[in-house]
Amino acid sequence: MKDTILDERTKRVLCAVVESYIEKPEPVGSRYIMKKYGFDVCSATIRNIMSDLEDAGFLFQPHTSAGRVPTDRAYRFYVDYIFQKNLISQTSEIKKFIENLTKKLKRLRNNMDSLFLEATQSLSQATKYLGLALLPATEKTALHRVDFIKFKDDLVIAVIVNDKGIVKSKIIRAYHEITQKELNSLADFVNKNYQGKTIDEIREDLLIRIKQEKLFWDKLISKILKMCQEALYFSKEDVYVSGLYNIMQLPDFSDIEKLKEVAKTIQDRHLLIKLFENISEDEEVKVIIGQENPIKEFRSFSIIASPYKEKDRSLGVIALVGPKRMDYQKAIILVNAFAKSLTRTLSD
Amino acid sequence: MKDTILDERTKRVLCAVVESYIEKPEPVGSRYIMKKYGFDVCSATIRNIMSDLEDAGFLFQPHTSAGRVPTDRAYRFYVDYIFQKNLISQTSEIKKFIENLTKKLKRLRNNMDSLFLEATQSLSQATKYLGLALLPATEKTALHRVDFIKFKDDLVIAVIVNDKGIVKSKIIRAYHEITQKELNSLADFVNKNYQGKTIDEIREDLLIRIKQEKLFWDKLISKILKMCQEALYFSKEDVYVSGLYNIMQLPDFSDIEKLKEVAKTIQDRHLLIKLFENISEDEEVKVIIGQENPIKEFRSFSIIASPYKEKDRSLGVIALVGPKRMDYQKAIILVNAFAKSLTRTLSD
DNA sequence: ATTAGCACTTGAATATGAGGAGTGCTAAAG
DNA sequence: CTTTAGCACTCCTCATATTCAAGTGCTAAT
Repeated sequence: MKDTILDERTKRVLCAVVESYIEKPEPVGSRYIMKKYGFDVCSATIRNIMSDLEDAGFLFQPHTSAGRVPTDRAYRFYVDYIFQKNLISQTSEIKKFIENLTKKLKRLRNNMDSLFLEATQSLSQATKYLGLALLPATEKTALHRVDFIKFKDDLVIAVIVNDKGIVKSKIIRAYHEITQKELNSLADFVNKNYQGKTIDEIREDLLIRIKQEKLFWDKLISKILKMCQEALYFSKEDVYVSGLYNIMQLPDFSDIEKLKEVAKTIQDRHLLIKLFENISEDEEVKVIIGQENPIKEFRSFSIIASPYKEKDRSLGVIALVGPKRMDYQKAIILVNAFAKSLTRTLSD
Repeated sequence: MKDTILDERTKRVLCAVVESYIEKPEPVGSRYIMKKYGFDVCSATIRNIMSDLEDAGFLFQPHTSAGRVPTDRAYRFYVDYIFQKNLISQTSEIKKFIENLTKKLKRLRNNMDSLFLEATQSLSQATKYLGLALLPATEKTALHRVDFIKFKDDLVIAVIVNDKGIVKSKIIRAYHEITQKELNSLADFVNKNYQGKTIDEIREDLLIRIKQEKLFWDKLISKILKMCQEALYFSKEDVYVSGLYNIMQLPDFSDIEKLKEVAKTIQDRHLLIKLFENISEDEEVKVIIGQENPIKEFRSFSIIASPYKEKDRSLGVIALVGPKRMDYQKAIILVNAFAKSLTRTLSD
C-alpha cells in the first residue's frame, strides 16, 4: 500500500466507481465512468487514475481486460467520504419519515413483540436487505414485577415483567416442596425491595445476601435466594430477523452459496448475538464492511447498526445486513431513522 | 388416463423408478431399472411397461430420448403401496429410536420452548428436510393459573400459565383505573372457578356470564369479564421451523427459485398455520404430495405430518416439508416416531 | 499532464460436432 | 400373445473452436 493521500479528482473517480458498482454489480470501465459521471477528461486519464487506485488497494480487476470492482477498502473510503461530506445528514424529508414511522410504531408500543417485528420487517421492506433487531437485554431493564407460580412437584414458574411490559418466564426447580403462599410472600419480598431496579442490580444484591445468609443464618433462606437468583438469569437475548426473502431477490445472492452462508448465520442465534456485542452503544451509526467484521461469518456482508435508547439508557440495537455493495447512503439514513424512531417510541 | 389396474410386475417397475429417482434425481432408463432392481426380463419389456405407465399418467418423459421421471401420481401410488405392504411398520430398531428420543425430550419437558426447538431441529437433522411443529393451541390447553398485573395507567398485563407450563402474556386495556388489589381478586376469581378447564371452555362460560350481567346486573362487572375474555384470546398459534440450511443442501434446491418459494412460505406464518389446518387430528400420519396440497404455495413440495397428543387429547402437529422426491419411507417412519415420542413426553 | 490511437487480452456468447444414453419400432423367437 | 434382439433415431451433454465486444496498457503526439 503506497501513500494514500488522494487528490480530489481521484476521490471523485473512486466514489463514481463505487456508486456505479452499487447500482449495477458489474466491473466498471473507464469510459463508462467518464461519460456517466461527467468527467471532462478522456477515458485514458480515468484509466490511469483507476490503475493508481488499484495499486493503492482500492480497486480490483477480475482479469486483465475487465473493468474494475471496488475492494472493501474502497467501500470504507466511500462511507467515510459521504459522512465527511455530510451526504447523510437529516433532510426534512427524513424528518417526516421518522415522524410517520414513529406514529406507526407508537401504536404498537404496548406490545414489544409486534413492535420489533414491525420495525425489522419494514426496515427490510424499505431497503431490501435483512433487518435485525436486538431486543432490550432483560438484565438491563428495570423490574416491574415478579411472580412465582407453583407448578408441579418442586417446579416453580417465575414470571418476570419488566418496565417495558415484556414478560419473561422461566421454569425453575425449588428442590423442596414449597407452597403457593410461601411463593407469594417471596414474590412480595422481591417486588417490595427491588421494583424499579435493573435485573443486573438485583442479582448482584441477591448475591451479597446469599453470602451473608450462608455465613450467619438460615440455609433455607439462602436456598430461596438462590432460586430467585436463578429465576432472574436469562442466557439468551431475543433477536428479530426479517427479510430473508427480500435478500434472496438481490443479484448478489443469485449464487446459492452466499445464500447458504446467510441462512447458516441467521439460524445460529448465538452468532447474531455475538454480532451485536461488537456494536458500541454510544456511536450513532456504525458501519462494518466485509473484512472489518470481527466475526468471520459476516465477512462477506456489510452491516449498518444503530443503538436505540430509552431517554439516555441504551436498550438494544437495530441493524441491517446486506451485500458489501449495498446502498450505504440510503441504508445509513434509514437505520438511523429507525433507531431514532424506536428511541422516541420507547422514551415517549 | 386409461384403466389403472396395474399388475404386480408393473407396480414393481413403478416403485423401482420412484425409488431410483428418490435416490438420484435423474431421469430413469429401462436398462438401469432392469439391472439395478434385478428384473428377469430384458430392457425392451421394461421399456414397454414404462411406456404404459407414461400413458397412465405415472411417468413423464422430459424429452423423447431421455429416461422417465415420476409424476405426483407415481409418488402417491408409491406411498400407498408401501403403506399397504406394511413397509413402514415399527421395527424394533424404531422402537429403540423412539425410546432414546423420548429420553432426550423428557429432559426438556419443563420448557416447551426448548422442547419443540429440539424436536424440529433433530427431525430436520435426521432427514435433511424442513422440520415444523405447531405448538399446542393455547385455547385447547387447560388453565393452570392466571395473573393480572397492573402496568401503566389503565394497562394490565395478563399472564396465563397453562397446564403444560407454557406462559403467555398479553397487554390489555382496562378502560378504567383499576388497582392491583382488584386485579388480584379478579385473578383469584378466575383461578378458583376455572383452573383445569380449557381456555376455550372458559371463554365460552365467560361469554354466558357477560350476557347475564349485561341483562341484570352491574355494567362494571360486565366490563371486567370482557377484559378477561380479551385476555384469553390468542390469535396466533406458535410454529417452530428448523432446517432451512439443511434443505438448501439438497440438489432439488440448487435452483434458487425453489428456495425463494420456501423462504417466502415459511416467512408467512399465516400460511404455515393454514397448512396445519388441513391436517386431520385422527390420522396417524398424513402424506400430502405436491399438487394434492390445498395450499398452492406448497404444491412443489411434499409434506408428512402427524399429530401428537396428551393422552387422548390432540395437541398439535409435527411435520416435515421436503421435495416431492423425498425419502418417504424414512420420512414417514421418523415423523411418526417423533409424534409418538412427543405424545409420550407430554402424556408422561 | 493529458490525449489519441492501437495492439492485446479475456470472458461471454455462439456455433459445431462427437459421443452416448435411451427410446420406439419391427421382426423373430418362445 | 408376450418377450426379446436388433437397430435406427432423437436429443442432450460436453468439449472445442470461433467470433465479438469491452476494456486495458502502452506509446507517441499534443
